[in-house]
Amino acid sequence: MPDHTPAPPPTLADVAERAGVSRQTVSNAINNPDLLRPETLTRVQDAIQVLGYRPNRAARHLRTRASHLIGLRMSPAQEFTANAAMDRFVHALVEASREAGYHLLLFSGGPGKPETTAADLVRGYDDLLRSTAVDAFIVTDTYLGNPQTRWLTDRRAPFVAFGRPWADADATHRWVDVDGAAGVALGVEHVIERGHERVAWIGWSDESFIGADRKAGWLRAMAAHGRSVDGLSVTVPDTVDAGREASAALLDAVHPTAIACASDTLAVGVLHTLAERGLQPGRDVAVVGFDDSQVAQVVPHGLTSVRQPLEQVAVALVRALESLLARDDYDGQGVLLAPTLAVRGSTAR
Amino acid sequence: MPDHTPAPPPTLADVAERAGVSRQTVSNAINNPDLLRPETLTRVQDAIQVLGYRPNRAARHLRTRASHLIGLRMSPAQEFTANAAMDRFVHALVEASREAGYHLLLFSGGPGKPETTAADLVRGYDDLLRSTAVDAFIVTDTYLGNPQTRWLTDRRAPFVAFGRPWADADATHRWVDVDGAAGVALGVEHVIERGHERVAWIGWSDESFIGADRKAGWLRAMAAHGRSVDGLSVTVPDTVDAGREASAALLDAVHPTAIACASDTLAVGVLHTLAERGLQPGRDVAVVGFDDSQVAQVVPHGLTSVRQPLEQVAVALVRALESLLARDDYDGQGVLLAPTLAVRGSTAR
DNA sequence: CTGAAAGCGCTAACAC
DNA sequence: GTGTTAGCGCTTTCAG
Repeated sequence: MPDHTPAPPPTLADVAERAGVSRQTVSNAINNPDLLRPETLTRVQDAIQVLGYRPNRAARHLRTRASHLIGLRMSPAQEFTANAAMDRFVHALVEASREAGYHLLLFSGGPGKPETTAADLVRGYDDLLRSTAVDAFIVTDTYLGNPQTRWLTDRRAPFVAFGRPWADADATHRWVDVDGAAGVALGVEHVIERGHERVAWIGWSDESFIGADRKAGWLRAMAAHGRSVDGLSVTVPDTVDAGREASAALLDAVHPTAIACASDTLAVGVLHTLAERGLQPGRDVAVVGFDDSQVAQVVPHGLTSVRQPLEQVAVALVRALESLLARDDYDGQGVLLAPTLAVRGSTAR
Repeated sequence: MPDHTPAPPPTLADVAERAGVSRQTVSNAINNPDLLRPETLTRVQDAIQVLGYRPNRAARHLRTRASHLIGLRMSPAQEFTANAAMDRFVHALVEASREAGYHLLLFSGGPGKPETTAADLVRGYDDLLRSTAVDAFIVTDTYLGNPQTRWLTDRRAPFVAFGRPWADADATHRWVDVDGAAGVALGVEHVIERGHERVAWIGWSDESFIGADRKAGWLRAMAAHGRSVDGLSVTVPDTVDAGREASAALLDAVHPTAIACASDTLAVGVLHTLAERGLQPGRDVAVVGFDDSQVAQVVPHGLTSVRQPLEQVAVALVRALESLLARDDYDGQGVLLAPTLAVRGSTAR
């Protein structure tokens, strides 16, 4: 078995000794280089270089009360939904955080597997906060009407949300979100431009704010082109089967030439229906999904889908967090980003 | 703007004062409860409860030289490949770590976007190590023949690898892996049981150890049933198109009744070919994928696929890490876990 | 079983 | 500009 006793990393004192200065001067060389005479600075920097010195994070954290860690809660994986986006998001966040000098600390919910009580939901946050493990949080599941943002606000915990405070008109926290309505409108405009007359909508319940938002994009684009929406809209749960059945019913009842969906999951259901009926996506019926998931990319001919700019979202979140922690004045509470449309075969003619 | 100046969390001293004991006694109540007289213990615990006290991690870390953080490198997202599994893996790891009292610290590669030099590759590890930010690492991309594990070993950094040390016979580090050969054999046995005679294989280059391993499972299962493998095997890059083309060629040349693949990506390509030819997966040609990705689940009738036991992998990794950090004697260097087969429509008759 | 003293590595405040 | 002093909150000796 290998010996896992690495040589203890060099400390400030080691660098100081080597450079022939005091510990404080080394500290200044790192945190306030301007204070040093250039020649001293280079001497210290050389010593740092040679020794491969990096400040001990625990010590720095203890002294400055800043861990340079951002907490992110991983909600239990939901295998069928758009957690593909979560993966892209986490990647983007790691990258954006790194550039700002932060690392991501992942944690999960309460001890019990399924999230039940509100107390369970916030336990992870509470622990990290009380033990001063993180400087701030990035909160992602604001749509559940869950108590996290409220609780964090009351707690005066620094955090930024990915997602608008839909339900809470007097929420004061900062947020970044993607304009789902604009994204769907983009997709609907796209198929209308390609000559489609009757564009149907398969979405989620209006009780879901995100669902209502996305549907609003469809309504807006249809209205902008003077299209009627009578009987063209249907509301279902977010499953492949629901998309399959809903699209079958729509095709029988109102003969749409294009169908926009609130998710790729639903859109895949539509594709199933088309395949069953020998209809070709794009040529016969256009299909637009939402989230640009892996499925959209590998489906035959590809599925046109709204793509969230998660890289931009991550950057905006980290920027908001930085200004929050620096107590900068910050113009505006929320940032709304525009998605793009990944055009593929399902809307080709 | 909300005031983000939370009340400073209570310290050991606050608890001590409230409980009428010394700071040290409170520390003992937490770390060595047996040392306290029962009545003192409850008094201290009550005070902890009332104040909502949690030990300051930075202070504890500084003193004990244990951060209770595990470093995990997020390699740049590869949108088309099996990074769906990565998401599941991270979730499982967060959960397993939490149960062991650890959190996950995410970091990324060097400053440059695409990983280039070996120095870039290990920079993230080096920084974290020198700044004593993490207690250990979990290394995932061991298959690239990349220098990480070697470098970490030389550095005497505690780490556990997800993935066998394929290329390195005298590697001494601990690892956990999934028996890809056994997984593929499971799939091949399954279709053979269902009466398929000619089971073809679409895999990756043998230079990829993982590819060779998975192919070995096919060879083994075929041999076990006295099947010839002549002309039934083909090697391609891991893309949908490659799978589509390879399967078309195989169907023309050797008329397999079943095709097993090294990945879901390749299997989806096979499904495309079947669709183009009006063949029904399962009934006409059986298809088996690998990784049980989201695609396998939403494809029409579903794709039978080998599923890695990532939850078990995560638990085993954390367990290995614990024993490593505790310097326990540990039986065996590696753990090989058996995958399962998620049976769906693509192998139904 | 409990308390007192020391120090982990760093930086903020002040002297020189 | 540079060095000295103190202390962040905790745990590890060592006395009592």
